[in-house]
Amino acid sequence: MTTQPKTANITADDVAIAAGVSRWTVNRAFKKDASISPKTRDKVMKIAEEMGYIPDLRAASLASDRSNLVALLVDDFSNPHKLVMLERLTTAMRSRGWDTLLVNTLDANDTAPALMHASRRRVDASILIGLQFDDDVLETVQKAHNIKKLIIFARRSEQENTISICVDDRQATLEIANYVADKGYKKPFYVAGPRTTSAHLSRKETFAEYWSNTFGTDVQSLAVGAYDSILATNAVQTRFANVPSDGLPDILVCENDAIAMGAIDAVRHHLGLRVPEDIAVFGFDDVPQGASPNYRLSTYRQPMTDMANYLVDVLESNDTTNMDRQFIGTLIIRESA
Amino acid sequence: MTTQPKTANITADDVAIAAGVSRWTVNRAFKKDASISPKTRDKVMKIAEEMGYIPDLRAASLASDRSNLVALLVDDFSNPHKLVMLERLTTAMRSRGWDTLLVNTLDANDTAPALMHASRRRVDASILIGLQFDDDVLETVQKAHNIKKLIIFARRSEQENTISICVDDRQATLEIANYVADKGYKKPFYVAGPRTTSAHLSRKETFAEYWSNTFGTDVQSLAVGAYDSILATNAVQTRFANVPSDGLPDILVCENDAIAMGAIDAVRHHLGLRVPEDIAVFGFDDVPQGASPNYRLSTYRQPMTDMANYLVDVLESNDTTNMDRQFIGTLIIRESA
DNA sequence: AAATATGTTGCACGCGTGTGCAAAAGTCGT
DNA sequence: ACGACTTTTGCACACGCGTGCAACATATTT
Repeated sequence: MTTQPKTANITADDVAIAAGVSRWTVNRAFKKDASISPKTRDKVMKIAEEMGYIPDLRAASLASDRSNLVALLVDDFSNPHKLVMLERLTTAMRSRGWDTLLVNTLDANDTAPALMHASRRRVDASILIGLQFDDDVLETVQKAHNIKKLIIFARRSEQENTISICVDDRQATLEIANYVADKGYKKPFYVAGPRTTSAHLSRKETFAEYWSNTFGTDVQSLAVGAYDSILATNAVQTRFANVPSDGLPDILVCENDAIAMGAIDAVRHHLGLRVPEDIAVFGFDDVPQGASPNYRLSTYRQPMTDMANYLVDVLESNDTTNMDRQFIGTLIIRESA
Repeated sequence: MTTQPKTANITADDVAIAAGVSRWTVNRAFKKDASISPKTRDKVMKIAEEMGYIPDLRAASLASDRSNLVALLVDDFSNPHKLVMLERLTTAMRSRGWDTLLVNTLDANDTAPALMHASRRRVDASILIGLQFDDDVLETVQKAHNIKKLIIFARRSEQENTISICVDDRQATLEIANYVADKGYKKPFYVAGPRTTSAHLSRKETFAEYWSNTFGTDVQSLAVGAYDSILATNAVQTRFANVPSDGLPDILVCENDAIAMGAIDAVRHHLGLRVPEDIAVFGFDDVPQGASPNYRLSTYRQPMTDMANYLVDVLESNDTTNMDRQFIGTLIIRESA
């Protein structure tokens, strides 16, 4: 970059003078539903364009106490589903005038600092997307800082003063369990993700409950340390490496696709078995990679676009009491189960 | 969310009064290298903490003309490598005090509007990460708006007034070509991504040039419409579906891993051949998924962390002429080639 | 103890815009 | 052409903090 032509930043005042109107009229021209005549707006916009004027949102935000900025805290970049979420959220938000401050939560203890940091930019809301935020942390954070809106996305939270937008986990899990039972699987095994101290019933527990109620048998399970395929592969491999074939499950029901794909890899490449003939696998999320002919993963799709749009509704509403909402997704059946 | 306790926003003035110092001293306490005695700083910080004071970066930015905000424009969320980049970039930036404004470039024509939109927040720099930004667009954008720093990340650009931070494509491709030749492959085929109007030699051209110079034979190729595995699978399948086996290549050299993984799927599941015995596959980027036992993808790793750190160096430097830089990565050899 | 160096604190002014209201200009019917 | 509307425009004040310098306080030297 060479030096700019020393153009002392152009303000609305400059444009106003050039256009022969007041500064306020200039800013009105840029404001969507402002009361201004089309004629003057055109004139102002044209001159503004020529002069290269761009309204300063810092000043606007300072004066209006609304930033139109939303912090998006992400704590786990290894799950490809995050990319889908990011895409859907940013699309929905930007198309409706909301900007995204992407905050990488470095580790589990960084949630509070990260949230506080975002507050320095006076974000209108903070969105938590990811699962390491357990309810304890939220409580602490919520008390300490005056967060305007705290939205938990794609995860259930019972926390007070928090808006949770997610899929109905219970319903989803029951649909999956139903499918698994209908297809005649007898020995399901649940592969869960990292334990969170969330208050509500986890997918694993819902599944186990259903199975126990229906067949009177317990469902065994294991927990992977993170939503990461490689870790899942290792976990599944070590868990079943020395298990005789009649002790193996006939289906691995996984908490999400990242784990499910890792599980498939383990079944095929470490246990030397076939999917789904020997062991079937079921996922959750419907990540694009799951559609690959390698995986053909049966899974459950969350209505991400609807959820993202609803999130913007929440951003735009003033009274956000009771705006928690659970969405219903759809079973995606491919060949893995 | 219930209504907050109507706490009219706490400012430095409030803290100053409570602490018996001037407002400026309060802000100094929050400023890293400010000239302030440890004693007063502690006192101020303690009171600020109690009162829940959080400095307002909008006002700070307005007054200082430095926002410490960087726009990150992303135009393609289907390539899992983006997730890696996002993670590395945000980690490097946040750890050194830079915030990220994530802007989803809705389509190819949205680059200019997106950049302009970011300017409204007076970002200190804009980073382009993704390949749909061709040089024509950049030129237009550059002229129209007073962008402070325009950084092209992970892609070469010859554009004036632009800082390009990327891997040395030529060197990388030559390393790959060398490896392919050394291993005795005779009939390589190049699977490229979408064509960009970039001025410099593409990876495909470099590879073809090497092959032609070394063996005197041309390298055939095909271009996939996007860096997307599914599209790549389809493209490879249709290209080779009716080709007799002696007309098939012995290795597919791919422009990146997303395409390479799609190519592997096509070879195995549509052409019914083995990787690498019948057709080998080579990638680029080293995405985590490539390490899966399903793919065991041989590829080229870009030094993302170094590149991200260097990017922050650029953010922090005043004179950014001649800061273009090309990094050297490393060949990652697994079983796919 | 005075003189000098060093560290610490206070302040006038400016950064660029929104809010709510009042004044001015335009519209319409008769 | 007049009154009663409606639309459009202008404005005082506020938003919260940084800059650069001057004043003040404390530590160091002679």
